[in-house]
Amino acid sequence: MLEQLRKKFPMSDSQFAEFSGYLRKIEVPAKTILLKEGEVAKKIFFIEKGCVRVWFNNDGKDLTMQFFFEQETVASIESLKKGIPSLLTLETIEPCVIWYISKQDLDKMLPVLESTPELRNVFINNLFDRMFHYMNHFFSFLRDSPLKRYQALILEKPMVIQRIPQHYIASYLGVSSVHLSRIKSQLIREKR
Amino acid sequence: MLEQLRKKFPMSDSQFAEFSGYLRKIEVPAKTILLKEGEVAKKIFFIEKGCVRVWFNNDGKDLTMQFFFEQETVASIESLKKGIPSLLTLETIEPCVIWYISKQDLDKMLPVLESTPELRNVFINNLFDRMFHYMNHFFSFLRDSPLKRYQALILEKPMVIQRIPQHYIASYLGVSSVHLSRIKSQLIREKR
DNA sequence: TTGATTTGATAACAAATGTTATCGCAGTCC
DNA sequence: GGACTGCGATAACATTTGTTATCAAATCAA
Repeated sequence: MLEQLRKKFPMSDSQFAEFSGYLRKIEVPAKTILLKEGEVAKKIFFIEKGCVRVWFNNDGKDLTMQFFFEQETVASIESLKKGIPSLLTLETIEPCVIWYISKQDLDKMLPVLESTPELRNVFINNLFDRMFHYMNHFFSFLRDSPLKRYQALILEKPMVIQRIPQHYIASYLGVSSVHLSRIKSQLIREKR
Repeated sequence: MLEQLRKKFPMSDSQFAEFSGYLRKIEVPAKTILLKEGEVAKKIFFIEKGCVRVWFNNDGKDLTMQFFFEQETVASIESLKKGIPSLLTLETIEPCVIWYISKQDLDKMLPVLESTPELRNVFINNLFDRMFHYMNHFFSFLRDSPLKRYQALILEKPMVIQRIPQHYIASYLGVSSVHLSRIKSQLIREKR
């Protein structure tokens, strides 16, 4: 895991040593809440093993925003940045091995960010990518039927289909689990 | 307009003089296409007067992403940044007075961005805000009924209700124009 | 293994939303 | 003034999707 992070962040060895000194590793079972809706985010998580679901509650129904897998970084960015209560819950789906750094420690790295243009670019590019990701995900809601979104998911993120329980996938696609079942059986019928 | 931009960007007078030297002002009628889907974006626009609709085409139907009004900045960011064909069309809805700067000229300002931490922060914060904006807009699609989204629009962006033709509002809300009519008449009936 | 819980499929019905067609109104152009 | 056009309302009907209930299969814990 450390090597992965080392590759991701262009900084000197001593700077990375400081960074990795702040990292903590935890192993947690499935259904562990890493951050609860309403709490203020204080950590950024790096997933070594397992997967995490990001969701929020809407009158009892839960709506899934995103899934994260190995080597991905997950946090409630808005809560972390603004210090406001998180709209989102972060919850493990599988047993996970997760590294995290606290916001407090991360802030100690800010001078490094300020003084390293390359690192800054990595950071800014990540921001852009995340924004484009949300825009494109949003596009697909405007543009495509649930059936098309499901087919796209099969092609683009097969890991989601393989590892995530179906009712979470339904809530990620914005349909009821009953309707996702209909979509699947429709696909099966069409194949024949 | 220049004063507005001056306030927005923390840089020295001479730097701003360079920047404003790159700006061009145009006056265009309603329904002018500023950037067409499929073209590579080469400009960033600042709206002095009027409003602009950002939309994309999906089998003939057009889907509205966002509206921009006075003092706002509009561009196809993904196209501009990556140099790829734009997914979006930018089109005026009213007669407009618009300033723009070309990407080419803007790139000449990059050293200023690199060397001015304050300006960089403005830039990064804008990125964050835009991302949070898209996320929240997306949230509202998952969470709220079209009726609720329309009511929120009335409260939060009355300018849209007042100045934008209703079928564009419908496409922005993700419903057919017929259904938006239904929603409005439902609201009127409920008031009585 | 057994019992409990989770997950997924299906049916029947209800609600939401889209589609098509028609009408009327207001603005605009000649 | 008259014809045309764009916009919005409405009705009738079709389609999509949600809801509730039930059952079966899979998974998990004791």
